[in-house]
Amino acid sequence: MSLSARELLARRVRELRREKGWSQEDLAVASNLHRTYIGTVERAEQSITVDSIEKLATALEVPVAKLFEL
Amino acid sequence: MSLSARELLARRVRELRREKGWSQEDLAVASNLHRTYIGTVERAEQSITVDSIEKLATALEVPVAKLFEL
DNA sequence: GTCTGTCTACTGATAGTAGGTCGATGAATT
DNA sequence: AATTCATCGACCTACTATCAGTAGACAGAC
Repeated sequence: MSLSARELLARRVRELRREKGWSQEDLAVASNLHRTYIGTVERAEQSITVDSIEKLATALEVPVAKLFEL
Repeated sequence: MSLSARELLARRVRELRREKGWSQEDLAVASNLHRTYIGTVERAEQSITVDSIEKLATALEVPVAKLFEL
């Protein structure tokens, strides 16, 4: 079975966040998104928009494409 | 100057659609999105969600990451 | 006892659908 | 070469579904 784009993104965000040793709240502050919202994204519960995806990529210091690579 | 993720996506979708020789309506049918919506995405007027991005990638037969590579 | 992640509940903003008009373009067809 | 004719994409209005974002609470880990 293959992962949906939403699930792939969720996994990559959690991975990259942990690589930085950040809590969800740390990432929330760095990306200018809300604390609880980061949680829902990492659980693939919401279909995040491209603008928010970009905020995460910027905070995590990776190109957007990297958030969709396994 | 660098393109926003939204603008980058807009450009790539238009490029890939034209490579297939498709009209906006052709892509709309193939991706199960609305005709007028494809237009707004290609003009970078809206912040499309990851679920819809996946629909476009599937229709265009490319991995999602390819929609964010120049 | 602070930090972290998850949950519920809520509101305002916007993603996405639907159907229409318009101008530009290009290809016949006469 | 001017006039149908069709296609395409931009743009418009109106509507519904869902996402963005806030807030407060709770359990477990450390």
